[in-house]
Amino acid sequence: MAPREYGQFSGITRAMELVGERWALLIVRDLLVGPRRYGELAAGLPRIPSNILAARLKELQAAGILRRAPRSRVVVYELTPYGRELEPVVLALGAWGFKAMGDPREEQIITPESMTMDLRSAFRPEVAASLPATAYAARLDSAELRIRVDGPALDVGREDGPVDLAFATGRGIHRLLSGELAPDRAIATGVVEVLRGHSDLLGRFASTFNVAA
Amino acid sequence: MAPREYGQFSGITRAMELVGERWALLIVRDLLVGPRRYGELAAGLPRIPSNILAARLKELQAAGILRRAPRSRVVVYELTPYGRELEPVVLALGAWGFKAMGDPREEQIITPESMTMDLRSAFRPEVAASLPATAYAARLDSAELRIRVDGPALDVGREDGPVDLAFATGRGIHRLLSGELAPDRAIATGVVEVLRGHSDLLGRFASTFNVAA
DNA sequence: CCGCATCCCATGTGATACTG
DNA sequence: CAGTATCACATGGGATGCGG
Repeated sequence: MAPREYGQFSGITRAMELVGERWALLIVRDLLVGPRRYGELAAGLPRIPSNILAARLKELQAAGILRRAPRSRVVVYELTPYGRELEPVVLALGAWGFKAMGDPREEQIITPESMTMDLRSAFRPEVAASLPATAYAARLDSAELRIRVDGPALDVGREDGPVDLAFATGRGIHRLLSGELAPDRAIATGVVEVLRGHSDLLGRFASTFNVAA
Repeated sequence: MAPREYGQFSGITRAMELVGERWALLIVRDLLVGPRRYGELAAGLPRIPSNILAARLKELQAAGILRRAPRSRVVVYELTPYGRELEPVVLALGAWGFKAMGDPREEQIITPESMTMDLRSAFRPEVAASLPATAYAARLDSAELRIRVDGPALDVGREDGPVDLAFATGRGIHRLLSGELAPDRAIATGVVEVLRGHSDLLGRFASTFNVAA
């Protein structure tokens, strides 16, 4: 038996052999947001050793999960269709792990990619479908995100456009998403600062994105 | 920063810290079938070192994913409610990994637990809902499973009872579930041997359990 | 500077042996 | 049966080097 295999003939076992190594699913998560260059991946994964990143990229490529694609003089890594099929896995893991997130610690960072996928994990299409289309601009630490909700569809990116509500927050945002902190309390206590738009829209945001059990 | 952490404040990252270690999700998978004793877990996980199993059980217990429960003079391990919430994750991983399963190799084994969860991964409730309730008895290698489908509900276990179709198969069964091998061809080529009941029911089985894209 | 490759050491893993 | 102890080894982490 080859090394690092589990010796079992089963779907979960095979999945763990392909994406169970350390850092692998985090690379997939970031690539689910969009194609990325080597350096962008390294920047988004705090303190991943460069040799490990290089090794994982090769393994994931060999497994048919991602590919190197030339893009106007530089190489980017992008998921293959099979790799993109990991999205339900990553979203389910994100929703589950979200509930076990303690209070943020000083050394923990939030990247645009991690926040984007966390929002996708927390998105409730069935709730959003009954609400008016809304565009949010959210600043988390250093990450700036545009969030457009239109019926059951969600788009998180960095494009410009009109914004109904702009707000800034630190890493306390997870208490808003977990339902632990009510929107008006979040504003009152300064956890969320409304920059533009009516602050009532934060309530709409909190009901659209929620991971409560 | 504590060792083995990813230094990121995100749901997926937190999930990987809790269940990302080697063997952890396979232990969870087996416990999703039901509470198990230490030796049962060891038997179901081919060649897991006993020290690793002991270490993982402690870590998963500390994380609130499983607990040790005394059951009539012996100790069993069982998932907590939070641990059971990993079921969507495990099923999604199983469905994804199933598509990348090559042909079974000699040293790869199938356990009742792995087969049970693979069947759950492949189960299509919306298809089953429109079919008559059916009970199957399936022998895979050494594993013997009772599979009861009743509308959109699935129950895999070892209970007795009337059986509509009993069949035996080796590890080629995954080609049936992936749609690669038609039911009648599976019987004709000996991949599946019908022991009792009408062989047409294997077609119903194949449409009820399927992981094709 | 970006995209890795190399080196070294700490740690986790795996096989085996052992104990209550 | 249910783990613990030990030890060789593979892998991960961090720093550094280096070619394009």
